[in-house]
Amino acid sequence: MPETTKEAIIKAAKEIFVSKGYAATRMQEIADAANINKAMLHYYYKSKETLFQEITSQTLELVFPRFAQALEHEGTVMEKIENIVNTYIETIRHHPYVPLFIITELSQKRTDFMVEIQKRMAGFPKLHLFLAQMEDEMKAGTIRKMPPMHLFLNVMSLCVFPFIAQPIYCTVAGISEHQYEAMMQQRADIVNDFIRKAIRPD
Amino acid sequence: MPETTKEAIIKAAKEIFVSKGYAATRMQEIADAANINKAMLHYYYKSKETLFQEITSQTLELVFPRFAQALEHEGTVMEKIENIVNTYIETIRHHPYVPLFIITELSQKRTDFMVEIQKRMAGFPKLHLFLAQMEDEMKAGTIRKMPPMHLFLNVMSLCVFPFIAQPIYCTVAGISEHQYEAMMQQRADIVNDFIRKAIRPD
DNA sequence: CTCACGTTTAACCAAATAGTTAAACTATAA
DNA sequence: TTATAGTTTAACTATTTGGTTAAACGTGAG
Repeated sequence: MPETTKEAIIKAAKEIFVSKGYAATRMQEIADAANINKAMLHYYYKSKETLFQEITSQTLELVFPRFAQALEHEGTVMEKIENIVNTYIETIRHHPYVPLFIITELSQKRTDFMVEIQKRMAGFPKLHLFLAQMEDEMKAGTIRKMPPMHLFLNVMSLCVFPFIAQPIYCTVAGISEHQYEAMMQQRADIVNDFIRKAIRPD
Repeated sequence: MPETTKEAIIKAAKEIFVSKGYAATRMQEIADAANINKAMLHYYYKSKETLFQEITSQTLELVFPRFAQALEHEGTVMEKIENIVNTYIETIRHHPYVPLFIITELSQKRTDFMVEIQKRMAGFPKLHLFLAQMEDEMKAGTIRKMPPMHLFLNVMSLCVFPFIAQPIYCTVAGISEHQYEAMMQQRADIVNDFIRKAIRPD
C-alpha cells in the first residue's frame, strides 16, 4: 500500500522534530526525508509551528495516557512502583526519543508547548495521593522511611534516565547502540529488584 | 571592578548557549545580554561556531575533571559510589544546566562537539576496572549480585536525572524551583542510603 | 473526450540571522 | 600634543530559511 503524502510528511516530521527539536529542524530536511517538495509541507500544514503542533500532539498522546494509567494502578506502594516501572520502561523502549524531546522543548519555555504539556498533566491522577500512601506505609513500617518525593524521583530517574543518556553512556562505556538496547530489555526487572531491596524495612 | 568586554561576552554566551543549545541561540541575543553591539562578538570571535567552541570547552572543563576524579577514589565499591554520588550531585548543583546541555548537543550529533566530548573521555580512568571490582565484591558476597553495568547506570541515573528533569518535575509535582533546590540539597545523603540498602547482601 | 478538482512542482519572495566594513572613538605612550 | 593601537559603533551585505504563487499535472465523473 503506497503511503499518502500526508502520512509521509507526518512520519518524516516526527522523526526529525522529535530527535532534533524544533529549533534545530529545517523544513527542507523534513521535505527531503519525505521525498516531497518543500511547498507540499505548506500545502498540508500552514506553517512550521502548525506542523510541529501536530507532531507534538501525536507524540505526547503516544506516551502520556500510559504514564497516567500506570499511576492509577491499585495495590501497595511496591506493587504500584512495579507497575510504573514496567509501564514506563516498556513504553519508552518503544519511543526512546520522546523523553528527551519533552525535556528539550520544555527547557526552551515555548509557551504553546508548555500549555500542551499542562493540558495532559491535568488528566493525571493526583500524585500527592501516591505520596500520602507512601507516608502511611512508612509509618506502618511496611517500607523504609525516606522523603516520599525523593522515592518517586528515584523511580523516575531509574526508568527514564537511561534512555536520555544513551548517546553519552554508549561513548563512556564503549558499547554499541545494539548492546544498549539489549541492556534495556532486562532493565525493568533489575530496577524493580533494586527498588524492592532499597525500600524494604531493615 | 568593571567587567571587560570579552568577559561579558563569555558570561552571556555561556548563559544562553548552555540553557538553550546551539541551534536555538541567536547571536543578537548574546549581544543584548552582554550589552554590546553584535559586531563585537565577531571582533572577539570569528563566528558563532568559534564562540560556541570556546563556551563548550570552558563548560566541559568545569565538570569533567571532577567527574573523572570521582572515579579514581580508592576503597570498596560502596565507598567509591558514595564518593561519586557526593561529587556528582555537588558539582551539578553548582552547574545544573550542564548535563542537559551535553545531552542536547550530543543528540544533535554535531561532529565537532562529539570530538570535544571524546577528547575529555580519553582522560577518564577505565570504567571497566570499576565494573570488575563490582564483580569481585559480588562473588565475595560483600554486595548483592546484579549486572555491574546496570548498577553503574543506576548511580548515574539517581544523581543526574533530577537536574535534567527539573522543569517537568516542578510541573507534575506542583512545586517551585526554590523548593526543588531545597530537595537537591538533601539528595546526596538520600541517594547514598538508597543505594547502600539496595546493594547490601541479604 | 473534457471539465473540474485536488495535488504537485519550480521558481520566487520575505524575514530572520550570521557575518563584514569603514569610520569614529578612546586611552596611552612618546 | 599627537601618533598609534586597540576598541566600539552604525550601517551594511550575504546566506539561510520559512513561506507563497502560478502554472502544470493527473485522475475520476459526466
